[in-house]
Amino acid sequence: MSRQLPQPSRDSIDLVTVLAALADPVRLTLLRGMYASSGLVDCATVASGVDVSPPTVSHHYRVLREAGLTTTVAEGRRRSVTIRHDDLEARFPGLLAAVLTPTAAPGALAAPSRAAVL
Amino acid sequence: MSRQLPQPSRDSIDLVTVLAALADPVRLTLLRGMYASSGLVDCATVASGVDVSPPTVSHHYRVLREAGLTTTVAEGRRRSVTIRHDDLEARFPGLLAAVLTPTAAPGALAAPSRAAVL
DNA sequence: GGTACGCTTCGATGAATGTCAAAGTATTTG
DNA sequence: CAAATACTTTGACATTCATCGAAGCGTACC
Repeated sequence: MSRQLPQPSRDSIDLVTVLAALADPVRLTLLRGMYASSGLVDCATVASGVDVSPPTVSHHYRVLREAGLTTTVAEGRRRSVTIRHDDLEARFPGLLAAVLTPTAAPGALAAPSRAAVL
Repeated sequence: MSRQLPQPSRDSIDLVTVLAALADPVRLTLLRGMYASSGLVDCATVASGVDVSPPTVSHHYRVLREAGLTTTVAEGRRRSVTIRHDDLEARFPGLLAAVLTPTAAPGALAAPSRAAVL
């Protein structure tokens, strides 16, 4: 069986809480790890990219879930996680893309993209 | 004369720092107060919307400026402030709009999107 | 020069946060 | 049942943060 861990409803997702959840390097790394995949991803796999203890990882997953950024499902003794794309897009259009889209490095510029500003 | 207060260069604007600066109700209110206006806005005018002491307002303006979100210029004993639209758009396209654009209230829904839950 | 004004800095304080070790819970496996 | 596995919760600790009162600083005005 798989049970879904408690999470806020779409309408109760709060912008400040979301931003606070996003404002952490570890959580940003976790989110980037799931951003590409559209479906559920194994928590441990995603967390392999970060270098903190298991309790800390667990803590960060909880913050993400309680902020409304992710959905976590427990399957046996494994956990899988996914970004709540639809809910977040409905509440704060463009936010996830703006934060999670791999930006060109500060120095590295592609073309002096003149039209990009608009 | 008017002098510009120190601020990070465009390339040294850090995403996590920006998100942390955004993750505060008071600062969000201040930013919304300047978001509409395209040019410099009087600090006191913008701050009239928040209910905290002058030292706290000053603190928040500093956080915003040091994060690279705003430019502050001192003119006499007044301060004016403006959002660094261009720099932020260059570094994190769409971020400001996603955060500062007045979203429809949580309850106000466009269509009863039945499929949204999944 | 002296006073009022606008804002900042300093210092303190209470609350929140990130982190980990240790213990706990639930699930799978021998 | 017992042991191992995967993750969480608890407790503690150090750090950061938002806040305000008091004092400081530069500017404007009388």
